[in-house]
Order: sequence, then structure tokens, then C-alpha cells
Amino acid sequence: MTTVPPEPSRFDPAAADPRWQRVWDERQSFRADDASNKPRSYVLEMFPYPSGRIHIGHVRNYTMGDVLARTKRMQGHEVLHPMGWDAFGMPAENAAMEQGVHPGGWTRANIATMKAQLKRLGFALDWSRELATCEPDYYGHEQALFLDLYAAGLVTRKESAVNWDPVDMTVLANEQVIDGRGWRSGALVEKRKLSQWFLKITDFAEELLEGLDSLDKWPEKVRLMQENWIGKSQGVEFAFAPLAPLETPIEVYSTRPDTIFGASFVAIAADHPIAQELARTSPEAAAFIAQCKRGGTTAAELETAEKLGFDTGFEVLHPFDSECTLPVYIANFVLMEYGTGAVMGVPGHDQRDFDFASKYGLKITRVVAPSLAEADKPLADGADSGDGVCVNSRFLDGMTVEAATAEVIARAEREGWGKGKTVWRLRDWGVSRQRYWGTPIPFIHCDTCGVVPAPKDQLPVVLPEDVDFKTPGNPLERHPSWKHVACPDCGRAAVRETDTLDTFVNSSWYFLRFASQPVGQPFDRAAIAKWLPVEQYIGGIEHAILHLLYARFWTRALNRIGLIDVKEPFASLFTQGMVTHMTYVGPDGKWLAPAEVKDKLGSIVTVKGELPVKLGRIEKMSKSKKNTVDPDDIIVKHGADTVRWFMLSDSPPERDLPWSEAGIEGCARFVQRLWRLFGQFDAGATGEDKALDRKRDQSVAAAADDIAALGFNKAVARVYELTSAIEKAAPSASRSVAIRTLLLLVAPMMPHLAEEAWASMGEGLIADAAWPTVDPALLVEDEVTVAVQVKGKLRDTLTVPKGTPREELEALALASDKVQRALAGAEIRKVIVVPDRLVNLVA
RNA sequence: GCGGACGUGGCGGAAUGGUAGACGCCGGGGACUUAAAAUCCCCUGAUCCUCGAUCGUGCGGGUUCGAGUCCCGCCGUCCGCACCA
Repeated sequence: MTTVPPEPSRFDPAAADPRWQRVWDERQSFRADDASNKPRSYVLEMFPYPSGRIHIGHVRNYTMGDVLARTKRMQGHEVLHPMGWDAFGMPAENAAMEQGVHPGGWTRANIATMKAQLKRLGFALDWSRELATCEPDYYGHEQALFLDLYAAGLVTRKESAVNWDPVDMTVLANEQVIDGRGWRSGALVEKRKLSQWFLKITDFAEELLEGLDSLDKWPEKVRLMQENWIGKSQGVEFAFAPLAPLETPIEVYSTRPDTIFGASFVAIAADHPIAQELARTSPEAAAFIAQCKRGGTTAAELETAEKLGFDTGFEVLHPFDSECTLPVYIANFVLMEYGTGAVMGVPGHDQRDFDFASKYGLKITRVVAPSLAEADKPLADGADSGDGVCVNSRFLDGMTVEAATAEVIARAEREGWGKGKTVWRLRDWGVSRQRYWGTPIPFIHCDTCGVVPAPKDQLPVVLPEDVDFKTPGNPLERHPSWKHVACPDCGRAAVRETDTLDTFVNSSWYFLRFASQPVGQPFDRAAIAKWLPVEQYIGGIEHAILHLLYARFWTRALNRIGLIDVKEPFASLFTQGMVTHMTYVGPDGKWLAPAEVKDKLGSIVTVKGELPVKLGRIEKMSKSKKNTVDPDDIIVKHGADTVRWFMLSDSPPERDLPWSEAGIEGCARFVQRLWRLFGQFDAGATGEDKALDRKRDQSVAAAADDIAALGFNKAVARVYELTSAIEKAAPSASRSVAIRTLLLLVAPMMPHLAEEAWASMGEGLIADAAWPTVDPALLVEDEVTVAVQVKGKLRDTLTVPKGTPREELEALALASDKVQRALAGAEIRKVIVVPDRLVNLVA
């Protein structure tokens, strides 16, 4: 094999990248020391699902975390920056069904591939802590934690209507149903009654909600989304007394008890017991209920769905007025799952009730008005949901909405027909999945003893290897021997639970396992106290609810049962934007890959045949749109540092980053430009360049601030500025110091180039070097440019020593020809001077 | 319907209420070269143009000596939630 010696004036990533990656590996440069006395930083990016290959979104995510981790390290922190694999999940089983491979083999091969890809990007990861959730060494501990939660009463098993995905043939959590469809399969979700395992996340509704207030370093958007998801609503639950022939009272829930005198009907859900009972004797009612169930549940269908009702003929009594009776309707807009499955209809102050009452000719009364005087203001345009005082409401008249609400609740409780109640939108988390490739739920079903937890000394309950995927459904259920065990209590023949845990359980505690991996237990409490909470967590906004809410819940649950001390897992959260790319549509209307098109005289044509190509939208990279770029290809072409630099440049990290070929080439040019500049380092140079010294330290200070705030695009701009300034400067000792400093500054972003240049200067590993210190005196300019405005418009600028007194600035401003011309002899009425910034002459 | 974010050159984007457009990409001109690549220098918001001037941050108002930034009202784009009582 012959090797071509690299051109010395060019940086050769093909040779340098693997060389330095090997050095970091051998020296274990990024291994976190649990015993360190340095300040600690736990930097974490959401671990990937091993789908096959790293995609560009991963590269962006991990590059950001890496720059932060490397910078923190240089700044003297003991950094924990681990990586692992969210390795259970449906795609592995799909691959098993489609390709006849074993999910474990498929997953582990993908992990090997993706790990090699991550290594090629030079991430400063502590690989000694690598974990994969599909290994018994991980999920066995998860089973133990699940049993602990069970012992504490936080795991329940109950029969319930569940979301059944008919394509994936499994149950889905509410969070996994999007617009009535499975989040993975896209199939219309059906309702089924099954015995399921649940985690009692609703026990934590209040603290998960209140905890959001302490997460001041989380995006407001994510906190709001979680708040809405938890959905706290305060109101009153009370009963309407029945009139014969109706026998049972109707319990309703309302957040507006102040409007109780405006109630003109009661509506119950189609699934409500009274409706179901009526359907047995009334074919009309049965037909209506059937009609309700046919209605779609997608957003669009709900938007246009008409409010439909069925008059049961029953009547109930108003709690405050024995003269007043209300008709009972079955209505298609009332949900059995929320509140009591029955509502009081107040058409005057609820648009939905208004529509319903208008349609069925029910009474519409105003009971809240801006003032008592406006009690009879007509409700022409629909319901009035505004604030105000109660009217037409007897003893409530004149009270504010708030006071009236309190009064009604007080009376209901005193008189015993209702009570104040908080209702949550959040449901318990159903975690049973009828799948093979997940954590086996460690329980045993015994005909004699019932549901018995697997003894802890028998953990892990390991998945069987010999399974077949030729028929749909759960392979664990079909396996000939796996499920048959002796009951741990009575010893008689029993069967294992064949459901596995939702994969979101796996990702709900992995950040704890990274902090320590003791053999016999899930984690070491002291190590968690040292490292947690994660200082900076980085990942996609798509996990704003699911993963982040579940992880918060697990952390709080483990805290409550006394296993850990931390309550919130992630102190600071950053949600990064997607990598997008132009899409191309060929003459046949099919998507074209970027490599299949080219630019010909300003218009885009196909490479083959030069046929015209239509430009689509700039969208998230996806295989179906063919607008993807493979990270490996770019690494081979340009080297890891170029890819990393591109990921950090231009777009603010929270926004989308449009991929462009021109952009990556610009980055590649800049890598070489830096390399040339680093080659100009001259240890023996003499002479001082004060301006460059100042620029150097200002750049370092600003870039440090930018990186700390995750403003990587701004840090990149500082690097460009300093680079240009050094290039323009004449040789001097200052210039050499500036080159050396620039090298340290780019080290977290372009670690391979930095190591190579650092070594050529005769230094050790730049990975072990310290962040450059700055002279605070140099951060302050001694000369400033002051703007001179006339009536707020810029007319001139003055360059003056910093701290020039106001009077002098004013005099200098008045002495300017341009200012005099702009003034044109007008009399000055007022002068605003902001020292070191501007003078504004108001004429 | 409810909630939120955003709107700045050809493009990605900078800008503690104080010189709008930093930095990068694209484009144009030039230098070097037999030539090209690579590299370097200059220009690059619009209009009128010699200096210079006028306009300019989605639209309309307002607060202020001064607004991309704050307030009110629109328009548009994107995201989340949704018969939630």
C-alpha cells in the first residue's frame, strides 16, 4: 500500500481525524472522574434509538453538546458527557418480521455501526459508561425499580378502555395517540377493554405542575405544553336530583358554578350509564348513541362536527330552585372520560352550549354581565365568556365571578349536594405493550395467588432468544415454554406476564444510570447526588411532553420512595431545531435526491437528461422526501471538523438549519484557512500589537459567553472576526499569542484540527489544555465611537477617548460641519448625551 | 376555538430602547497564473447620484429626545392543544 504524503499547506482530515480519535480513546481523555474535586458539569444529549445509521439531526444535537462539554472541560470542570442507546422498540421487531433477523442482532449491529459513526465525529464522550436499554444489565434494574414502585403503590393493574393500535397490534398511551392515530403506525386507534399495568403519574399531577415553576432554564414553550397537558382545572362536582321516572341523580362537573342560574339543560355522554340504560328500552336512543360513536375524532372532523343531542325525556331539579326543572339530553360533545361524563348546559356563557340550545330551542339566559345595570344586555352574537358580575341569579346578584364561585361551592358543601373539586386532564400512564422487544414486566399470574411480583432475586426476567415473528401479535405469548413458571408464593404452575414495558420507561431513568453503574443495583445514591441534576440537556422539541414528562415523573417517584435525593432531572433544557434541506420534484412528479439534480445556468435540472426540476419546500430531512444527506459521506469528503463547524454556523441552534452544499464548502475552506494561519505561529516573534491583544481577549470573552448561552452561531462569528484580525496584523509577539489563543478558542468546535496544530507547535494534548484567560483591562475600549444625532437622525460620529465628559461631547458635536448643516441654523431646545454612546441634539 | 413563537438584504442571520444589516453564503470586479484550481484584495439594502441625500426591520397607530426592540390593533407563517364542561 502506498501513501501519498499530505501537502504540508493543507490539513488532511482523512489522516488526522482517526489519529486523534485513537489518542483520545487510548488516553481515555473524556472519562469522568467520580472522585474529582472540580466543579461538576453533566452535559447530556437525548440518547438515540439505534435505527441503523446516525442522521444529520443527531450530528447537530451531539455537536452542540460536545462543544459545551469540551468548553466546560477546558474551563476546569469535571464533565460527565455520556452516550447510550434507547435500544428497545418497534422498528427492531418490524425488521425481524420483514427481514427474518432477530431484533437483538439487528439492534446490536446498528449500535456498532452508529457508535463507529459517532467516533468518526470526534465527540468527547465517556464511552466507559455506554449503556443499551435492551441489555439485561439495564432492563433488569428497571424491573427492580418497577417492583419498588409497585410496593409503594405507584403501579396498578386495572381493566380499562385502552387505545389499541390495530397495525402495531399493541396498546398506546394517550400521549402516543395523535389525532386519533397511532404515533408510529398512523393507523386509526380503536378502543378496547384490557387489563393493563399503569404507573400512577396522576398522583404526581400537582407536583409535576408546580415543579415547572422551578425549571426557569427550560424553554417557556415546553413548560406551557406540559402545563396544558397536565391540564389542571378547578371547579365543583355536584348532583342534579332526579325527577321520576329517572331514579339516580346526575353528577356533573363544572368550572363555572357561578353561572348555575343560567343552566337550561343537562347533557350526558353517550357512554354514560343513564344513556346506556335508556338504550336498552329505547331503540331511538340506541340509534343515537351508535351515531355518536361513528363520529371521527380527528381535528378536522371535530372542527366541523355538528352539536347533536337526543332528548331522553328525563328531567332533573335545579339545586337552588325547586320550581325549576331541566331536560336531560344525550349529547355527542360530552366525553365520558373527562369529569363525570355529564355537564350542565349554560348557553349564555359557553359557546358550545349556546349552539346546542339554539338548535334545540332551549332557554338562553344571561347570568353574568359587565355590570348589574347591563343584566338584560342581549346575547346576540353567541355566548359571553367574559368576566363580570352575576345577574339574574338571586342571591348571587352583584357578586364577582370569583366570589359567586366560592359561594356556590360553600352552599353545595354545606347542603351536602356537591363539593369543590380539581379535575386533571392527565391520565395514568398505561405502560403495557403486547410486544417482544421491550422490558418484560416482572409479574407472575397464579390461579391461586393472583398477580404476584417476580422475586427480586430472580431478576432480571430475561427475554427468550428463540422467538418467531412470522405471525402478528406478541411472540412472548406464543413462546412454548418461556411464560410457564412456578408461582413464587404457592409453587403451583403459573404464567409470566407476557406484556413488556413501554419504551418510554427505558428513557425515563437512563440519565441516572449514567451517573453510576453498580453491579447489584440500578444506581448509586451518592453518585446521583453528585452528578444530578443534568446541568444541560439537549434534544428535539418533539419530546416536549412524552419523554420529558415521564422522566420528570420517574425522578419524582424514585425520590418519593426514598431511592434518590434529586426531584427534577434536568436543570436546563435546550430544544434544538431540525436540519432541513430543499426538496426537488422531478418531471414525473416524484421526489429527487440532491445528488440527482444540478444547477445549469441558474435553473435546476436532472443530472440524467437535464430535464426541468421543480423546487419543493425546504423541509426536515426525511427518507421519503429524499432530501437527506448522509453524515458519513460528508465526513469522508470534508472531515469531521468541517461537518461540526457547519452544524454550529449561521442558524441559531433553536431554529432550523438549512443544509447547503455551498455552506459546507465554505466551512471546508475555513478549516484550511485556519490551518494556514496556525502555520504562521512564530514562537520567536517580538513586538507588541495592543489593538490585536484587545481584539483577542474580547473575542475569547464574548465567545465564552456565547457558548455558555448556547449561542454557537454567535461564537462562530467571533472566531471569524478574530481570524480576520490576526490575518491582517503584522508579525509580532502579540500576533503569535493571538494565533495560539485562537487555536484554543476553536478547539471545542474543531478538535482534530486543533490537536494537529497544537502538536505542531510542540504542545501536548489540546484536549487537556486550559481555556485562555483574559485580561479584564483589555475588555474595555480606550476609544469609543459616539453617534451624533440631530432630532434622532444620525448625522455624524465622533471618535473620542472613553469617558469623555458630557460637556465636551456636546461641544464636539456642535463643532461638526455635518451637524451644523443638518441644524441649518435652528435653535437647539434640548441635548441628550449618553456618555460613550451618543449625542442627540433636539432642535 | 384556546395557547405560544416568529416576521430584518438575493439567502442564513447580528443588534443591554441609542450608528440597522456583525459574521457567513451567493453574486460582481480585480490581483497572482500560459491557463485553471487554490489563495488574496475590493464592492455588494433600495433610490437619486460627484460629494452626498432620501427611504428602509410585515401593515396601521401609540409611548419616547430616540423604536427592529416597548404598548395597542391588524395581516401572514409556523408550532402545540382541543367537543376538557
